[in-house]
Amino acid sequence: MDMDGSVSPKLASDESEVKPTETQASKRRKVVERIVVTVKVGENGGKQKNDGPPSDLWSWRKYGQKPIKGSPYPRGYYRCSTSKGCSAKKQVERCKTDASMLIITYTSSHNHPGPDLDSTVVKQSPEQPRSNPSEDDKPPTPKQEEVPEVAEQEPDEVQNEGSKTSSDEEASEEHFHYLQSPFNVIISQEDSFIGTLEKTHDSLGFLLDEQPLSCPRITASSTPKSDENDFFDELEELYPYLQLSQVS
DNA sequence: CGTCTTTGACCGGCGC
DNA sequence: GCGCCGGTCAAAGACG
Repeated sequence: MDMDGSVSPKLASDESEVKPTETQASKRRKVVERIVVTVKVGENGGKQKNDGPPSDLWSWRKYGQKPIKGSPYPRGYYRCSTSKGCSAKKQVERCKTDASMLIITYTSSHNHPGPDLDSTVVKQSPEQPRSNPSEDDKPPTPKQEEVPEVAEQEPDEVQNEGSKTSSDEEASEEHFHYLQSPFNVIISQEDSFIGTLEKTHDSLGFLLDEQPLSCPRITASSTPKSDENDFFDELEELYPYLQLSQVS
């Protein structure tokens, strides 16, 4: 009956029902949060078959690939294969101007704890979705243990050539967060239609050595009329993931 | 044998 | 109303 859990034809409304203030105007159309992570993989020489594992700790199953208009590279659609009921999705696309730049767009969230992280304390229920019908489906918090940083920091200071002046950081609509990683990782939270403001991709070129100094940056961008408090919640979740982003 | 990748087709939404 | 674009599903094949 329902044990199969086959919710394919029924489109089970995601669990993103954290925003009751939704006006019945646009149901759950594009309300889904979209996290765009730009990862700059340090290509070694150019030709390299090692450009694929820049993902998180979860397993992703590719379920489609389509060429995007305006980009010479196709976009891959991945789904979380760690859990069958996980609606987390990921889109991997290559920059049209920088083949070494990967644009990963995360959608939805995972409904299950991390993968297997360690192999000792991982005794949590592999599947224990929301237990709080009142609050957002807050996962059990994937403990972000120390990542075996090999200190392989790539000496490629090849900053973005399109850094622009980036002097107009007033754009409170777009949030760019710099993530410490072997390469440059930029997280930008894009919402659906935010006012009539058109999306202006401003890449902020920051040279992060180490040290989460991005703290002040976050507090400053969330003060405005922002209303997506959950957005941070989600970001926090991404933090641990990005840390795992390693492309050798 | 099970899992994942790959390719094509189908569907929905939006723009014109 | 039609065309375009993006996104997803499904089946077959390849790989482990």
